[in-house]
Amino acid sequence: MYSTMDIALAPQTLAAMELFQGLAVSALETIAARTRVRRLSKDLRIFSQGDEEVRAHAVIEGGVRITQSGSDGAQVVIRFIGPGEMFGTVSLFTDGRYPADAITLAETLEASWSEAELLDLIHRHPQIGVNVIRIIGRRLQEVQERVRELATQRAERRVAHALLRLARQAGHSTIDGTAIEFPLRRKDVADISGTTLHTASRILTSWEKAGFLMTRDRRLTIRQPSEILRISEEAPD
Amino acid sequence: MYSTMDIALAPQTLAAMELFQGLAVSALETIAARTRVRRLSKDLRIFSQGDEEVRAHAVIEGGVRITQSGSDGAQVVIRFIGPGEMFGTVSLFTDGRYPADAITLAETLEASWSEAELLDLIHRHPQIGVNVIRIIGRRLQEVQERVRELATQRAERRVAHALLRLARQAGHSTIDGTAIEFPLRRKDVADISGTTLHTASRILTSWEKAGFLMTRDRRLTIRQPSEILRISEEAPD
DNA sequence: CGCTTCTTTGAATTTCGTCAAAAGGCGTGG
DNA sequence: CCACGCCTTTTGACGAAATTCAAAGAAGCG
Repeated sequence: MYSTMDIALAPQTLAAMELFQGLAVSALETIAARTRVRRLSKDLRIFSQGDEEVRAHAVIEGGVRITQSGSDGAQVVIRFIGPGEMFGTVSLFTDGRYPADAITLAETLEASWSEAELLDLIHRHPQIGVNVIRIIGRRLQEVQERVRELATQRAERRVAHALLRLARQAGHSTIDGTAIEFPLRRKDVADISGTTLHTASRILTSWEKAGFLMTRDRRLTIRQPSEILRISEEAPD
Repeated sequence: MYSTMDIALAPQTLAAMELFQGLAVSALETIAARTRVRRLSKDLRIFSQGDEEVRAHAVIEGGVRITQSGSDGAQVVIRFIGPGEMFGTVSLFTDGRYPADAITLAETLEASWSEAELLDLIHRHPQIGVNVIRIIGRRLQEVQERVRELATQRAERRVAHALLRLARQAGHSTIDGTAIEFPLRRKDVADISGTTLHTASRILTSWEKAGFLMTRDRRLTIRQPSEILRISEEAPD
């Protein structure tokens, strides 16, 4: 399942996180000592929707899928979390229960802090609070854009937007184009684009045939970003 | 258009806002003195998507419609803002430009603070920062729920959910049932439910005929919440 | 009272989800 | 090492919900 305790956490690892931007090295060292770090295997559930023992989390290496399910069982991917990003933190401030599920996409190195620890840190380093506002403010804007897309755009455009967002968030350049860090099944793409597995499969396959992207071992590489971009901006007719 | 300056702002008006929860009366008095209050006519544009002179706003009386438009012109209603709620605040912390348009739904009394003022207030009263996190954290969760609904539910259920959310947010009890504070056109309901004017009209009209709700002078009153709730939870088939 | 804006309603079109089934991949265990 | 089973992906056919197109009423405003 996971190993913990013995994993050393360098202050510069924390410095790379937006959550701790603008803090002095001495502060980072203190925080590092108070951080729980775990190495998690693939497909491990970190928390479940409704859980009441909330902690603030961040990914150091690997990736996490955040999904939300309704009472009817239908689910969507809220977000994929890549290296350096925090997750599960909002619930500390709202109702103290996670609003979604978190599952590792691959082997992942995860940092976390208890509610009391994070609140104490914010108290002692108010900059962290401002960072939290900036991070969740940006996410709020992103989700609002998704709402607009879901309400007004067709499936193909939404998939294109989803891919571009993922590339921006967790893409790195390779010889073949921009590769997305973590492995994604067709179903993942469907759930983040707000469509079905079948529609997502049809669209991605057609793009592969056109040479716009390639999938190898669940990892997507965008070979012709300009084409994906064109589709994402295409007029409705 | 609007009148300003001469409008007195009572500290208890601020105390009723979640943004200023937990502050001492002396602090509220100081804040009141630094608040710009304006009385705005109906259909007035408070700010536009992309504007760079950002302020933090709140509604005292009346209502505001927050809409977002894409480059293709399609628009959605992000949210309706009722009495006591803040709006336009997130952009202070992110990129310093409003991500949406704000238009008054009716004659409205609006409070606002400049960027420098709000940041200074947060600095002096860190509780305000925590309140901001809680408010936008809750909104983030709400928008994420809307994403799930848009991705998985049919139009009728989405309209039902939208109405229930509005009733919870800005409803008050009357002899006929729960009335929503501000006037809503069919198009508003459509744009918040993620459907078209036509579909929204058909659905609302059918509910009126069934006696579940009534519209008078653009204001919706839910007469049988249990029926709307039933529809919002109805199985897909 | 005329004009603009909003609402209702009908009919045609279309996208997309649903149903169905086969093929491909990967790991496990015999 | 091969075979079996499970998960994922692909692909086709069909149907239905909703958008689009079109147009007439209704209501509010100057």
